[in-house]
Amino acid sequence: MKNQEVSPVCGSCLTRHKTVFRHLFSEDINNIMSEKSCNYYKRGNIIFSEGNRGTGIFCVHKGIIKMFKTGVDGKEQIIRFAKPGHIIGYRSILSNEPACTTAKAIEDAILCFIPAKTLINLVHKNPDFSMELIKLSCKELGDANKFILDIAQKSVRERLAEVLLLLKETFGLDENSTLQVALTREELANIVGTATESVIRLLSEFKADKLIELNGRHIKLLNIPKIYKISNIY
Amino acid sequence: MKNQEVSPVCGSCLTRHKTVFRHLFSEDINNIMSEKSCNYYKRGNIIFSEGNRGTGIFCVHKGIIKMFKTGVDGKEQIIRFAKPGHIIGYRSILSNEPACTTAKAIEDAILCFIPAKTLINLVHKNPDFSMELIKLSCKELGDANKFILDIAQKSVRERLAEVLLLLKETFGLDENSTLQVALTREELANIVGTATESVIRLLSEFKADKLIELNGRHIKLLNIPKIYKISNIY
DNA sequence: CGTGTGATTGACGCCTGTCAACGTCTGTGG
DNA sequence: CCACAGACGTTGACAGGCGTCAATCACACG
Repeated sequence: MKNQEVSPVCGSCLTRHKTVFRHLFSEDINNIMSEKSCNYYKRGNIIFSEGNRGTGIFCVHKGIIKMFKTGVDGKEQIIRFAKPGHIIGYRSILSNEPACTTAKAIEDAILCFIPAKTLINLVHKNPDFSMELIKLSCKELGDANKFILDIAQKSVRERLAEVLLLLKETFGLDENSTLQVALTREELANIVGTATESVIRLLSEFKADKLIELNGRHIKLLNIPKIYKISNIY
Repeated sequence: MKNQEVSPVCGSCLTRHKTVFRHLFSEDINNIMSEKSCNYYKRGNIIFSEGNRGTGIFCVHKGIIKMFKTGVDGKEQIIRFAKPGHIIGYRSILSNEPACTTAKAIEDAILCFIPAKTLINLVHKNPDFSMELIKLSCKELGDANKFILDIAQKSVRERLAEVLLLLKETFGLDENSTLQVALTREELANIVGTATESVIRLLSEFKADKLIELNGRHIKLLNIPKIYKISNIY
């Protein structure tokens, strides 16, 4: 399902300044360029699967990737999203464990693949790059810890409001206050950690309360302060 | 509440081979030795608090530390435990964010304090040490992701069984099959992510089903395979 | 136009949190 | 040595949030 693509040129990649590669000198960049490859993934394609050992990491050039774990009954739990400039698959490579999540494109996507060896070499050679990786994983760890608290203690209603705000922060709003990402009700439920029907019912309530407006998978945020209040973010 | 202690000598520290410092050469070890300090904490003492900016990291020499976040209503959610050989507080130092958890001794403890500067210098100087830190944070990130899945999808009953097994893995059993850690019912609830009363009721059920034996805060595991089955660990 | 996926709504009931009362134990101070 | 306070553990009653099941609708696609 992957089609080989013309590789974006790292040196002139517009998303690079947002990545862990932002502080690399041209020598290291050229090195990555010569060893990476690039692939196109259609919406729904899987980039890698939970339980497998990866052979490298992926840098998102275009599109949106959802990262999820699968529960005993087959239900997905979305852990996070990756968008252009983000790298995925690094956790399993660096900790030398099988992947703990599955990565799937929810929009047509282009990803650059960087072999594990290239990455490891870079860690040993460039302390600033190591520091970037450390910061990245520590940042994600902080987010995960916060997520644990929320799921453990907040109601589904609070969490749904919080997820709407999270999506706003991550993907932004268009000129019409509409979230720039289109998720199915089931995917929303799989972020919040609840049943699809619960999400549908709560979205209807939010709509009745004039907090949001629904147009298929497009959600318009009408009253952000009120949504904040419901989400109970301190 | 802290009393200055005679610092354990890192070079001959019996727990060092279990820490991120295990591959350091004597030069770096001596450097740490000369810049660290050491403190004694009584049961219940707080080592650092959520929201504060730390000035260094702590290496647990003796005792057990619980790391928790506090919810909007004041209820704690325990994220993990630290025991001898573990380091704590590194996430906030390395990601340059305020601490996302509070660390509290649940047993009398001795901790060595290593200033942030010492740690950062080491990262820049020693790629193997960087790699250890990366592995550590990636490992914790994997654990956190798994925890998210569990809390989001499993029942309280399943999670409690899983927590009993987790405590067994982390702290071990004595010759009498009893968990080598004594937690209050409330603390158990704060790991599982439920109400204290729920934990008490479920423990009583487990006891009635001859899975465990209760003796105050000491829990004896009678039928580990059955507990595994209940926990639904794949 | 049939088929399949996703969205919606209603009914139902159980898991689980909350509240309250009471028992137990330990350490403290008179 | 005893009384008492305070923390912790236990049990019961109760209700409501939320998951599950089932039926129906909407819509896109081959």
